[in-house]
Amino acid sequence: MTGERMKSVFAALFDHFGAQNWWPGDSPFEIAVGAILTQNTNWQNVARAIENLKKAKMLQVHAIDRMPIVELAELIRPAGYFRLKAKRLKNFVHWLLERFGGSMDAMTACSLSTLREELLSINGIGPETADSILLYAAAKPTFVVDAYTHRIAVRHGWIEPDVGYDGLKEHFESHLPDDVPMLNEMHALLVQVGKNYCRPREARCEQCPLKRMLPEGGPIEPDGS
DNA sequence: TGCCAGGCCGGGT
DNA sequence: ACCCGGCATGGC
Repeated sequence: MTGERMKSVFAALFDHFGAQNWWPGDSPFEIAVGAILTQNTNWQNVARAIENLKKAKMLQVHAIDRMPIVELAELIRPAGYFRLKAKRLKNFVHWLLERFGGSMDAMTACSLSTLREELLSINGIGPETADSILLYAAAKPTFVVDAYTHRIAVRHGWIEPDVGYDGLKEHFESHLPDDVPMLNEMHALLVQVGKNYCRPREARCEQCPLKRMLPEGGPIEPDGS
């Protein structure tokens, strides 16, 4: 993989799917909440949970901090893992209040490396959630890796199947410009490929915009089969 | 009807 | 340093 090749991948995806304009959210705080709620969960279910929070006027830092955890869990029930995620939302909000007085703007003024380290120290926020918050809520130049990214990269022979989160992140960042709109679009476009063409145990390569990038002999399965 | 969805944690090897 | 079970809802 080279920077030029990565550029042609981006061009093929952008040409096929168009601009994605992620993230669907009315505010940085809503985006951060969505990033936590969407852990291993369909976005449609997350949208319901966020809608419930809005209708209850609870999509605010102080509201989530003060609300009894059982009530919060009930509102976000459609997003799944609701007891777990209620706790995780409170953990994040508690950190945001302690560290930045509850202000996403104040958070955004802090450096990428410091924020990433601190976010990762919060229970319930792992690398993907941290990077999603950094890129989509705080507009920091970091690449977001997810299950789709891994599957697509392995099937096309860009990386070894056993590469970890940081290895995959480094692979993309080293071949992409250090540019927020680019990193934003690239991740969103890869999700589209994953949803439509690069599915678990079903590679629909015939219609995929990346079909000309496949290795000789077709896609490589992530599990080695 | 089982599989999947924009993961992460904690306990066990 | 990995490996695995648990967490939970809704759509196709």
